[in-house]
Amino acid sequence: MVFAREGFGRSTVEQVCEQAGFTRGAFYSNFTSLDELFLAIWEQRSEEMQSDLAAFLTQEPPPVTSLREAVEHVLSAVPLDDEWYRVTAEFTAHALRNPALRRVMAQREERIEAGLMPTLEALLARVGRRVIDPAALGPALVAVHDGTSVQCLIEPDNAAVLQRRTDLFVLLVTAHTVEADTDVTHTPPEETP
Amino acid sequence: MVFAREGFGRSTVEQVCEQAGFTRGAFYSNFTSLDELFLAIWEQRSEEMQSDLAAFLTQEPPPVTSLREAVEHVLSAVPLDDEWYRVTAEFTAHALRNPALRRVMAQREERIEAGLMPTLEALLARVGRRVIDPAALGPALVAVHDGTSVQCLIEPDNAAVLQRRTDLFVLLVTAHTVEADTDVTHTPPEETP
DNA sequence: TGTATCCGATACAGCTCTGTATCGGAAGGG
DNA sequence: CCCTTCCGATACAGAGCTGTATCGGATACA
Repeated sequence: MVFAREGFGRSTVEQVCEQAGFTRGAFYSNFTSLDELFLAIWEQRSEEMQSDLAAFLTQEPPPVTSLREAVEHVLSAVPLDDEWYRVTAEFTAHALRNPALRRVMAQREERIEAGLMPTLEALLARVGRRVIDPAALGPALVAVHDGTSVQCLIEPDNAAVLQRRTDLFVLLVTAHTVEADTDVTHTPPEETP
Repeated sequence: MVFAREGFGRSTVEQVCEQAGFTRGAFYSNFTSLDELFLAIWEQRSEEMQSDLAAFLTQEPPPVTSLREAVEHVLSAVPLDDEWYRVTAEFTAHALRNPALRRVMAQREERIEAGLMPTLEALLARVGRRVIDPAALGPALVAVHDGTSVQCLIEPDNAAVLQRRTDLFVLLVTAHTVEADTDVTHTPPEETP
């Protein structure tokens, strides 16, 4: 992928077309800009990753008995892809400039959360944990995922970073769940008073 | 700043020079690439922000009595700067491609953590909280900061996102601190067994 | 004051990318 | 079988950027 090699910003229509094996004429008759092309690619890949993950998590049997194992199990299936991170991060930064793109990004995140949370809740239920407020846990997971991904990719040989990442996820999930069959009101998630 | 307007990747030496009011000749006799220039800028700005924050946090009197107030107090002084985020995110993504740049980035983060943690620990001490393991809390704070910043900037009008950000920080700090004068071993931070 | 050094402005030659306009050919509908 | 429509390849003209090489002037130092 040209975007990964050159960076999204430094990629040109020419390069993309050359590497993909079609002409600039073909490009311009299908897309109006690289933004549009990339959004299409992202859309596709995003759905792939999501259904892959969902499939992995619902396969029989998920060999997890503790919350920590559940977290590790999920993380083992979330690819920490250098190239992909690089491109999406850059595009996200780029999208901040454009209100329309911002909205697209916000919707994408929402859709991902909506699609994934049920699966995660089901998995957590299997280790005896009930999510208190999925609408709060979702964004937090995304934030922690994004924030720790950079750290892991910047120090790819540092196992401690990966470890801290897992710890952080465990902490987060623990705080946002209760023992199954427990009344919510007993341990409310830490929220602004 | 050209980098913010055009994106780092789409910025050219020509544009940068024109806007900064010097010629390309001047640029090439001081830097070998835009990478080099941007690193210099970042270095400078990073130190500024750090000392500004430290100054703000040690000013008399910091009117905080609870952990949550302390978190809010700190966050009120951490600028959520659209343009700056955009550029640094893009550059970080770019840096992932280059081992040398990766090392520079890792060191920068380390330096920021080292410079800031003592101040934060002092502030937390004033609300009766002792940090268990600064070396674990630091990276987690950075990750959460980065991860939630995007979310806030993508939905700048959504107060709930900001709220969740604060909640997440509170959760994190709570888990990584104990009541002052308490023995560490009573409530170890959730770490990989 | 003369000389050495350095910095930065200008010029140069060449390359790459852009977006559109034109044109041929394939697919589909009547 | 013809006509229309659409897609994509090619051509075109223009614009912008790159990095270097050259040269003038300022500063420093003796």
